[in-house]
Amino acid sequence: MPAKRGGARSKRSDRTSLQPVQEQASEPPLSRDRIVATAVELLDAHGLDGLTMRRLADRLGAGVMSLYWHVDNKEDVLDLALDAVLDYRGPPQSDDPQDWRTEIVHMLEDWRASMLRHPWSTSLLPRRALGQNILSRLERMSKTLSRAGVADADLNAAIWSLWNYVMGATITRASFDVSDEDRAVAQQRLEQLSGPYPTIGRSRLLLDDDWDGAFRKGLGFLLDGLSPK
Amino acid sequence: MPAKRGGARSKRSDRTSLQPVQEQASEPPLSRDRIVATAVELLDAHGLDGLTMRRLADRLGAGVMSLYWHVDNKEDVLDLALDAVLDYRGPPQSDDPQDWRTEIVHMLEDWRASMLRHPWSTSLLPRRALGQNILSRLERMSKTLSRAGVADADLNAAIWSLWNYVMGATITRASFDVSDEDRAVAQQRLEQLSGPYPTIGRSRLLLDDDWDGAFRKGLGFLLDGLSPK
DNA sequence: ACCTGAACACCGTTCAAGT
DNA sequence: ACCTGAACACCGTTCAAGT
Repeated sequence: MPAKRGGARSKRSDRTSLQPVQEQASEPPLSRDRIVATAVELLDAHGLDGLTMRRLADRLGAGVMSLYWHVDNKEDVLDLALDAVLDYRGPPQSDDPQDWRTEIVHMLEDWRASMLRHPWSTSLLPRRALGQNILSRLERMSKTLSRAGVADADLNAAIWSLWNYVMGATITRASFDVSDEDRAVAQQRLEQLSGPYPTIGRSRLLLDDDWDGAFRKGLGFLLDGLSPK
Repeated sequence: MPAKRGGARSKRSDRTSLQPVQEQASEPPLSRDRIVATAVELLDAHGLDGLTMRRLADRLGAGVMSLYWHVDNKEDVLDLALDAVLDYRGPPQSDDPQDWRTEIVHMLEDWRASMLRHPWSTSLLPRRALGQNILSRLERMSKTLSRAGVADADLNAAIWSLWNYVMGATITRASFDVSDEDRAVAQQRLEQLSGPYPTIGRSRLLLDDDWDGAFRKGLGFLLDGLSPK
């Protein structure tokens, strides 16, 4: 068996030039947008390790080095892929103006959901965090809190505390999702021993899988704490 | 110049056997503990990318494959390195029993500090989170909150919310520390435009560098919110 | 029981060319 | 302007040996 890689790809198109050109078929030209879109596909399908420049090029039907015309390097691809996944369409358009708490909760739940739809994004954040999509989310939050009456002196701390909470919750959720067995094993060990860790063994801390409920409840605590009195 | 790698290491010891054997000099035998300790050194010095099995072996004066006798693979090394860095010695021993809030705050600040002393650990957490050091921290927190009067039904949510907060804050802090210029550039752009992001531009959100203060203040909000009424 | 080098199947990226 | 293959300097790990 010959050793050529990717030998399955046929050398020449089997459509003859008699047919009118059809947009959909055979590779469209390489472009930054196509590269990013395909990178997201690859990341969704195979995770962070699954994205290599070689595979990316392969899937685009191009040589590896062709990518480098459109993109600086692999880091660049990751930055672009992350940004592509984090836009916020805003709260549901309704006629009655919303409670500030409802608005904040909606925004943060959407934030979390966007990231969990692409779990690899949690490993990239917050390192590449200051793209415009993130900034506009922060701006929105700031405005809402300010309107709600949070003192200027408390504003930044309030924003960062919400940010910290969402980041921690989301990153945790994504990583524990990958290893549910680990969690179960750990909890089992806890309950058996019940010597060193009686309290969290009893409360079944590691088995509680109502992630969404826990997220909302904890967020409630935080919002209670930072509500203007 | 000959191409041999690591040619600087002399082939034979220059101490003769006339001298009594001294513990310190010339490589001690390979061991799991030595491997982990050296891995932590390497990680502290060069970050996550700086740790390769080849470099690790090199620094230990051994062949690469010798490591694999003591350790399963690179993942294993990372797990062990993380665990080695996360133990908690407990609150300062004092005679007056502490307020539960003081105790929680101390524990979480220590947690954060331990991780920030080894910034690479923030990229590894919380994926490898359920080692015994982490579990004992959770246990301690659980006990303290329970003693403080947090209702059983709220206990798990309270613990996870504190966990989320610490994780988010620490990971954020570590990653923004690396790229202070980025933050400054972003803030500058914000203030210049002042169109799209007027609120966070004005509040200097991205320039506020009192990280410790913000951490404590936000933690205060959260603790206010989950304090039993 | 402990350590080793050669070899395998990969990486990202530089470079000098092709059209 | 856009795309390419060959080559470089790396990776982690398998395997078959050595002591």
